[in-house]
Amino acid sequence: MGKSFEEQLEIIKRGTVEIVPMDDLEKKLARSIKEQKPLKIKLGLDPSAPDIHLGHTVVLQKLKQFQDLGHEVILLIGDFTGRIGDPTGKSATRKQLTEEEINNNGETYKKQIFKILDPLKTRIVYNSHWLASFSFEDVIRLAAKTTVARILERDDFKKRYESNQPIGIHEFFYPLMQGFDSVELKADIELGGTDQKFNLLMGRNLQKEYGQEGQVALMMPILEGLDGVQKMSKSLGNYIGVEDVPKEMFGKVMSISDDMIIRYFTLATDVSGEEIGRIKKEMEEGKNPRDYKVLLAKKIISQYYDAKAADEAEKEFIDLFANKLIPDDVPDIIVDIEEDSTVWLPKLLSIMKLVGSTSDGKRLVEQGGVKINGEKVLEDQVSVKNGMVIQAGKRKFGRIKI
RNA sequence: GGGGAGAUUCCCGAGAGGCUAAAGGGGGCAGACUGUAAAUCUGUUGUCUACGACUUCGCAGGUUCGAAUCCUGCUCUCCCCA
Repeated sequence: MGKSFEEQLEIIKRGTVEIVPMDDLEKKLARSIKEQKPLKIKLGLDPSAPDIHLGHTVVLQKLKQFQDLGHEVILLIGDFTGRIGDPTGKSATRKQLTEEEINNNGETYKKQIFKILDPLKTRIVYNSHWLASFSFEDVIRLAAKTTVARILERDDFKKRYESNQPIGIHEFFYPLMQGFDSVELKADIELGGTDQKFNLLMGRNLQKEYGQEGQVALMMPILEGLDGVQKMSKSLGNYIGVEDVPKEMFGKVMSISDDMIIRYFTLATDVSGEEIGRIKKEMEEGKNPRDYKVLLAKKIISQYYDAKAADEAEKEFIDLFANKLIPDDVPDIIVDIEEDSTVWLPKLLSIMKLVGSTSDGKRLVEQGGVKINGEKVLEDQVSVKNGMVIQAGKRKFGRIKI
């Protein structure tokens, strides 16, 4: 632990939205240095969606910094809380995950998370280890530590309550369980997105209720998804996964709006502040934002793959969109049709699963969204040839294999 | 326990016996434009063996030539009172 108090504090604060309360952080940090005792940094993860995307990495990168400073990082997999589901308003109780699913998801998590974190310095725990054995009495005792009014302060509960949406009692337990995890782990700091504020502070309160020192809540910004508005999430389909193939990452980055470029650089890459400042200035001076988006895409790909993969992805993208070429890795789709026989194109598209239904295919053909071997098709009867490349819309391709 | 309101297509939300595959908005998809996007404009948005047929308005029955619309029962949600 070589860094001084000031240096550490500077690194910890960088990029955060809010740290509550700041003086507790300073106190804990000073003590940690004095006693040569690392701080316990907790991050909770939801086990039901084991695909880490760029949104998660914002927090993970912060964890990495803590690791580099010599603190103890604890990843908490909320396999027990996952049975409830964080009350975002949509889902009610989730299906209980089997042990096998939990293990699988855990493995997937590790694989993805260790693209960022150091596996040797990361402790992984599952909250079912202590929550599963709670007796009803334990539950009551835990529940007695807070009040309904207090829980209803939480934004999404409040909204649901005010707009007459149902709220299950069990959902109230989500923050309580998450908070109890902090008690169990004796966490010094818990990280999370700004949307986790309530939960993080609940942990702090509960720790105090249980006679411990309260944890510090450290909030990172929430990265917006590809739409630039809603938070990046798998369920909204607006995410870039760390396991996405380079080509896909490239395409996705290129589809973000120009306004998001700087934000993505800031939150999703390790590009320095000065560099980002320079990019911002150049764009304001009229340089084409597209080129910076390319840079961003390559940067991100390099982080999760390497520079070579980034170059290849770029080339392919340019061929596909700028030169409008057919990509060379068009998937073969086996169809059970005679060579040279004439088929109704919408049906063919549907068989090839390039569209959702024949009706859908019919529309697409009518709108001029279908190309065969690069030529726009206007009539809906086609003669099938082996090796024919069919393009439906901008991105969907398939090569016919008889 | 009592009283009231409600459930419509991916989402929100109109419709109150035939003109309703169901207004409008959002979202999605496609086309044009472009700097790749965004914005904008246009089209489209249940399914199919496709100028016709079939399925869809919480679930199950019923009335009617005809029901998302009327009746009965059920399920779920919200509000008010206790």
